[in-house]
Amino acid sequence: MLRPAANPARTPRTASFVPLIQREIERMIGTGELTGGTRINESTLALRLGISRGPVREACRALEQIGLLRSELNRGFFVREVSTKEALDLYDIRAGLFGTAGRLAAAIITTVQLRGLGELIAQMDAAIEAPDIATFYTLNNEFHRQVVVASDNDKLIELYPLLEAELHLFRRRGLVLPGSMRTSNDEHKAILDALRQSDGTGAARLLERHILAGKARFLRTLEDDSATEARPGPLDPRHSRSKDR
Amino acid sequence: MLRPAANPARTPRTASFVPLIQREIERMIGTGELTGGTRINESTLALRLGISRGPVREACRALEQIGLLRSELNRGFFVREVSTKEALDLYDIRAGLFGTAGRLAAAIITTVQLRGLGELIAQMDAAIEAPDIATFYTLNNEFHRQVVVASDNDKLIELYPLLEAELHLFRRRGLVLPGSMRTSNDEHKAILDALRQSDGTGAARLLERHILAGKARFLRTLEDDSATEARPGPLDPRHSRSKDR
DNA sequence: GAACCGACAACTGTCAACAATTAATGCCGA
DNA sequence: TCGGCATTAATTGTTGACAGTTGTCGGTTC
Repeated sequence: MLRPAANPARTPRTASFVPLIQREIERMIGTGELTGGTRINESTLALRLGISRGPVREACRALEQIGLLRSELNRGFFVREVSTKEALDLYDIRAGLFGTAGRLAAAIITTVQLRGLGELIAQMDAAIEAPDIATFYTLNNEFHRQVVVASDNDKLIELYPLLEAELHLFRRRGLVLPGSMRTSNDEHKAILDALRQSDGTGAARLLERHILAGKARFLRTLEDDSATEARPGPLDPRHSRSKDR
Repeated sequence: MLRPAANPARTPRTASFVPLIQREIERMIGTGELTGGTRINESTLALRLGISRGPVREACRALEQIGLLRSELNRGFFVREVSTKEALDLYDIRAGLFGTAGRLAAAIITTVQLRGLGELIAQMDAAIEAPDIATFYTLNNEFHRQVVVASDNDKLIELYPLLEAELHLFRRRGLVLPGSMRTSNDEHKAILDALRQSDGTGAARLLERHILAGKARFLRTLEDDSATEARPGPLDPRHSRSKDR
């Protein structure tokens, strides 16, 4: 039985269930335990967490607002499915925000932060040589995160990961093309240079293009798939109620 | 007594209360009926809307996620107060997103949409001559909205107004300086030109600067106030629990 | 007069229950 | 055997209630 603060005996209200449940559902989506389109069974989830449906519903409402769940009247909450159009839209937004983050960061980034980014780039080079795609993926994420953090814009720091999480709801995962790692890290180096020289507009342009390059790769994988997959076409059946259970 | 779908007799579940309540609270914040820092009394609000606390809490959770409310353990939900830093951060994000919207819009905007923007500019010119600050304010908002809509990026269309709403939670409202209207509309004209010529990067730059000009004006009013107001300084008491009730 | 203290009221966080609705099951006939 | 149709089971949206916490008010002490 879950208790707000670990397990301190009996119902002292030192924390609310809602954030815990919210994070738990986020985790389940992140790990793929809950996949796009699947229904959230409130009672089952509540039972599994040892609580009642009230807090579960509140957490789901919050996640709906984030864009990880969607609700349907009298049918409850579902893990959202992100269409191709939406995924491409998200790339564009991320590109813009990432550029903004870079412009802001360039003016105020500290030498410590710059050194941190440099180390990440070196580690990524090592991961490329290995080659170790998994750690490259992690390091790459961390690099992006640190750039955003360097902007010192709290709202941006909050917003950017939400967009990334939403993008992860697109049906396919692990879109890192092995061949792209080297060029990607070259872009990182150029970005770091611009930040070092406090070149805000340069950093912004590079960061934006960095994400748009990712979008282009994403588009290429889409085309490859649709060529292989017997062309789902505009009436892609994936958008039907397949996984509603 | 409020009913999900207007008033069709008796508890047919054709709509959920939650979105209604959410919009109602948003409205109350928008009109200033609820002002920053005030506490949301769940029972009172539920009683006033003729429903129970459950849906009210769900709506509050959603609004918390948007950033219009904040929650405090065992004390409930409060209308958020946006600090000066946060307001400035929001300007930066809006600038970036608005620029992105323009870049996207430039490539796909229709002649009908361009004509709509042109008409708004003309109407704003008229409002400046009057001078009618209120209608200028409305028209200006509509211009911004239409640019974002022209981007055809649904997530952006959803996100941008949320940031604007959050910015409205800053303690002062009505920040339109009469003198700035003319230069602001000149910027609109330049933006429209760029969009007409499908000049994405130009439109992006102009739109970004347009918002940043607003940020600069905002900063100037801040400095004016702090000069008049006996300098609140870094220990601004406004951040205390003044309005908790 | 101001700080402290304790009872009381107000309110939040959570739960269990109920009616409305949707999904599942089994029965029936063709 | 397979597709409708009624019946049953599951599930949601909402409610009212309860325990725990915060806030209030008067009295008391220094």
